[in-house]
Amino acid sequence: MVSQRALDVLRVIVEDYVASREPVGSKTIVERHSFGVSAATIRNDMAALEEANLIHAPHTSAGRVPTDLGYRRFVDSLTDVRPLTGTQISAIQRFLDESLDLDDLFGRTVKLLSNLTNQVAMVQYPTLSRDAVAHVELLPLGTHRALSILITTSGSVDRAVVEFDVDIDDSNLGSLRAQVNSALQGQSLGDVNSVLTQLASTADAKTRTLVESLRLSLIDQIDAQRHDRLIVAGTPQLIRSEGDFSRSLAPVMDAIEEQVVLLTLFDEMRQGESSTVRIGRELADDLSDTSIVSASYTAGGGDTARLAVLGPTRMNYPLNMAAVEAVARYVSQILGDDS
Amino acid sequence: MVSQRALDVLRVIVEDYVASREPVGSKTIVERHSFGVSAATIRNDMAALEEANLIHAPHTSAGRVPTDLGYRRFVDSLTDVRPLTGTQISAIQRFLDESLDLDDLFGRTVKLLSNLTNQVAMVQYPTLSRDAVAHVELLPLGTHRALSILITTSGSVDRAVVEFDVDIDDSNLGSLRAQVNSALQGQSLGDVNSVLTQLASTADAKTRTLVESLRLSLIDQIDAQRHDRLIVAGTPQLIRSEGDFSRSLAPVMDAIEEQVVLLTLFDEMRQGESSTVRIGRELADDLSDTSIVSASYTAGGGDTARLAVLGPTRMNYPLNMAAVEAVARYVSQILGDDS
DNA sequence: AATTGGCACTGAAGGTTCCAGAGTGCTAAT
DNA sequence: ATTAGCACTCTGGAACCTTCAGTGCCAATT
Repeated sequence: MVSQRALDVLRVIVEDYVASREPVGSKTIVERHSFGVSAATIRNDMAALEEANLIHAPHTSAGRVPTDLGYRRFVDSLTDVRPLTGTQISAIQRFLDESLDLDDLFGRTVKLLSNLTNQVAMVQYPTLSRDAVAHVELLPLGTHRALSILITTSGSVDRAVVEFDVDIDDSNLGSLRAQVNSALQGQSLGDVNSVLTQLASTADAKTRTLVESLRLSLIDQIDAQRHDRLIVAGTPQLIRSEGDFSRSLAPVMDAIEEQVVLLTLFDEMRQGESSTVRIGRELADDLSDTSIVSASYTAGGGDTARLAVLGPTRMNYPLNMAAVEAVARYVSQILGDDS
Repeated sequence: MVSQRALDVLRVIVEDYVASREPVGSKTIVERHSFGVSAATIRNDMAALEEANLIHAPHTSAGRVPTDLGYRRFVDSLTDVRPLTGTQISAIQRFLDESLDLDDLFGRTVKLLSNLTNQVAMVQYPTLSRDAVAHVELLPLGTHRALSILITTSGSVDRAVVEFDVDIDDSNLGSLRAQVNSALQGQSLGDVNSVLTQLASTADAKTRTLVESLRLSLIDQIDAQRHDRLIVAGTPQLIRSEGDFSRSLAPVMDAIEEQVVLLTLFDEMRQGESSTVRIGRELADDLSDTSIVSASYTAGGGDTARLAVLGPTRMNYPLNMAAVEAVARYVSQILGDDS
């Protein structure tokens, strides 16, 4: 049975261990915190915690260290995420307000988060379904392919290659571009599909097949769109906290470079609005010493994506949660303003 | 005085040390290579090499390790860079030929280089002065600013924010967009300046100031353009060769993340056509254990930029030089083909 | 003059032993 | 349920030794 006091003990173990990097023992606990009981009592509680697999002793005679489960319990017990200080918040605001387009905003966001938390920071590109088409550019690529570049009103730019069933020349492409643009300009991304279907039905045969190919390519592009990209900053921080990883950092860096695993994880977390924490093996087997704290932000029309920090399980969860939430809030705010 | 044989000794010291990670001693040298002389003689040569600051003993009774200068001498003495094997080359070609636009090509290039060499790989974006304007998109950003997006025929996309002196509305922007596009489409980037100056001179007063603002922004954009970006892959490799760095990897990762230092170095190297090597402190004081092997590639009309691999000074220079050169050659070829 | 065998010397790496200290678990007393 | 007391365990560091790879130097040889 894990008493309430035992849980308090767990809390100070996590806090002290995160602060000192040292396993914490019963004696240090009674010295540094006023539990009003003796070390022996604390030891009994620790035995219970160990029984419940919340803490763990590296060896017989060292203090205790939280397990993944211990961190989990600690994080779940944080009811109120203490917000950042006023100066920090206004700094965030000032810094992010200066940003110009999406890429710039996200670039600033990751840097900011990384500096705030001293961890690796990541932002996932949002899908912007409320976003509308500003321009579609088509560039020839051999005789039956073209590069399509989709520019949206939010300033995002996306490329794809379109394969045509038939041969094309510059004038085909020019007229296709003109027709498609006049049909699509100002249309929301969600409507691209129907508008192009409509256009295809009224066009002559040759144009129809071209429009069809382009349509398929564009909706793929819009679908898969940005959700599959991650902006990352602060990888050097990983090196600085290398001591907190029992094994090599290589798998962690692989995950960051590959992005796929992380994006999948983000998708799994897709619901919560306040911060979500994934600890150690909850992430993946080869990310055993790694934790991710993430929050979702909204990019205008109900579309959400996530931003996160990644670091050792032995991280300052309250701080990171506060930072991630604050930044997510302001990013949402900025993206909501200029719609 | 450093005899010819002493230089041969230097060569095998570098080779063996790179292969084994172990300081190499006189005895191992006579065992593994047929110099036809005794260990004592080798020792005399090594004394000369040490005198000349080409090798260095970590401690009294260990073998020798090349100094930065030793590596330099070794690299300079490589006359013929042994090319890659035929299968490697055709693999490179096949892999790169599949790429679709610039970004894709560079993405593939860094991955390829990183796999080939097991080092961090980087590609510097080229300036594409021969490249031409495909489209200029303008998106409103408040009452006196706009986001301009420049698409070129090579498929590259660049953004900038234009500040206008006067207030604008959507119709201003629309007509500006129309005029600018009809004037610029198909013009080479180098001609943008004169074409817009020309356009400004024939337009009415209000349009003139708008065109002027846009012109200044665009030429800035074209100037500064891509040279200031670096595509990077393979950072995890750095961790894997961590043992080769005497100090922390943090400064190295900082340099990679910041990019500025590296880009400056690239600019300094801007001349050579075959591979250029920078070793240890030749790079920067806090990159003492790091080397960069780079080569320039041409992106069509005489514009050049660089690609490179970065790793510990204790790296396989011949291999890396061959890889960098081969890849640079094929990238140049691809960029030359579809002009 | 260059090369060589011989040899004493050096310093690192690794193993052993010892000690101190931190922390535990258990037990008996409160 | 809590506690003081105590024996026990394990780590980390210091001190020490031995081994060994590799050196520098010297005198002898070619």
